[in-house]
Amino acid sequence: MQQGFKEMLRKAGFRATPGKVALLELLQDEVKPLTVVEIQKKLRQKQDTVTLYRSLEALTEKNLLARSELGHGHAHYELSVGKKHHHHLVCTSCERVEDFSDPSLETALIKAAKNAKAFKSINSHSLELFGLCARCS
Amino acid sequence: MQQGFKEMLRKAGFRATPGKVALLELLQDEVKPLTVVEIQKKLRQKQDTVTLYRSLEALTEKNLLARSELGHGHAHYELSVGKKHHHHLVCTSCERVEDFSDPSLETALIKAAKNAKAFKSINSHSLELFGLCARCS
DNA sequence: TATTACATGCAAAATAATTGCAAATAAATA
DNA sequence: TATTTATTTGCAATTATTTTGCATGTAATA
Repeated sequence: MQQGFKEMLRKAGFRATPGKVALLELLQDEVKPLTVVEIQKKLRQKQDTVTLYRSLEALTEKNLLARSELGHGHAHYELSVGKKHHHHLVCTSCERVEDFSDPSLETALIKAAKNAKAFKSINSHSLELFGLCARCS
Repeated sequence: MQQGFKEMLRKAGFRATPGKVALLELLQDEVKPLTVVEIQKKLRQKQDTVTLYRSLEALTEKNLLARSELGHGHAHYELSVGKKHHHHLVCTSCERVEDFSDPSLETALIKAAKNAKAFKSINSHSLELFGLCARCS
């Protein structure tokens, strides 16, 4: 898949640097959005914090990554290419995060976006459900 | 309405302090979620920053306020009592925020929440649509 | 291989949020 | 109304998160 990520980066206007490739590979193996600190740990400090922030920002801008705010006071990132569009269930007690998706909800969202007359275009959306996970309740 | 807020605070287990009452009154007059800094300016520095953070946290916990993350890297707060449940349209160019609500979307959301079997209970949700407002596009 | 524009690392700083503790005060009680 | 008590507040300090400037390094291109 390494080759795929390299090509993907170039198509998006980036250089296929080891750092960015490693970042994408790392996120590919994750099932939930990671914080900057979590990503850093998994990369074993091989990348400067500033570089990581800049990469995350740039890749998010080009929609290779998706940023989500889960009410924890810091951003979370996940790979957005090659993944089914989904939303998040967030446990307000332990911060556990699970993905979920719902076809009829998706339909309703697209319809709602079309009705948003105050805006000319809707490019993305984020939806989080907050509650208690099975373990915490 | 001051009396109403005082009672509301006591019912939620708080003291009806001038600070908290002023905070609720301030947010009542707003049509969009405010950041901590914006709230501070409007309160004219009559409250310590720490106290403000603590009040916002506590009132959000009791659902008198609603916190929303709008992709700006910091929290936003608005009054949740006495307001119709709604979501946000966020302009990714100028950061303009508009409310919107959609009954059929709401139905779909509630249904989706019920199907979230991984979680025992869903207490709240937040939905933001990101795009370009009429002025920016 | 040489060139060039993009990417990275380091230092520093800006922004955002939290903690501990003593003093102040709202609410309950006498 | 005076007293008591637990909550709330303010201050100082700290931690966490993100950003900026600039010199150096490196991927892509010719």
